[in-house]
Amino acid sequence: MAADTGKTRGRLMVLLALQDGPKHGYEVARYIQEASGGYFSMSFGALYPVLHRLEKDHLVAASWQQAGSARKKKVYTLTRKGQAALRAERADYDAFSLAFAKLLGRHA
Amino acid sequence: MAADTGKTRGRLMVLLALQDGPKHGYEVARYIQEASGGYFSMSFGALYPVLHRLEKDHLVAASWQQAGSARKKKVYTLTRKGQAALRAERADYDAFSLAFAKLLGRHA
DNA sequence: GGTCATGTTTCGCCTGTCGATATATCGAGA
DNA sequence: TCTCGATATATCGACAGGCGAAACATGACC
Repeated sequence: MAADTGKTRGRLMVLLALQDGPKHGYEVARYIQEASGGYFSMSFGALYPVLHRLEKDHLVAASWQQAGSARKKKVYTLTRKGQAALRAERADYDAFSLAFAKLLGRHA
Repeated sequence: MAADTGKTRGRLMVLLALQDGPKHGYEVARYIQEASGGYFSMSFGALYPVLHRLEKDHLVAASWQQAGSARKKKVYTLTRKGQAALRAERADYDAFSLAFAKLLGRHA
């Protein structure tokens, strides 16, 4: 129904980052920052809870990695369910964006 | 700076509604709904607090009206300061929108 | 040894939306 | 007349989610 007035998009951003391939948390943060031309920077206090919720809902799968002498990282992979959720959230954002453009367009 | 991940836009919506001419609360709600093609519907529990904050910050000026036999209405008018805030918020949204498009664009 | 970048996690605070509720008046129709 | 629905403003508690900060740990480099 989209009754909201423009909710937060942290979830979608993380899904987008993961669509580009499996990543661990820190990497997701870097990706979002770089891919947005430095505009967005998701704080860890926002990022990790999102990742955990995503994992709980099985939209991403997590696995600990410790290649060689590196620090252990928790790598997240988008599941099939996650891919579907991503498509849905994209569509949702597109609808939001379009509706907002209408509002803005009145005095373009 | 824009460190956020996509905040809520209720404030901007109200300013946009008022840019179209002075309106009272209920009318602002109707405007937002109609001008967005029915997509957005700001609840009164969200709308009135926004209006009150706007008034407190002198971005809008309020005056009670009671023409003839009509119910009394609190009519809000965009101040000069409010117009400036609107321009700023628009620019802010444009930057957000552009940055988000970059994120989305990776797999357009 | 010190410090920087990497890396995960959790906590309390704050902002803002939601749904419900209260109150009130007007016009239309049964 | 009486009731209902639309108009109209206001406030409340609950809830979601982002923020900054802190804690913790390790590898790399000087």
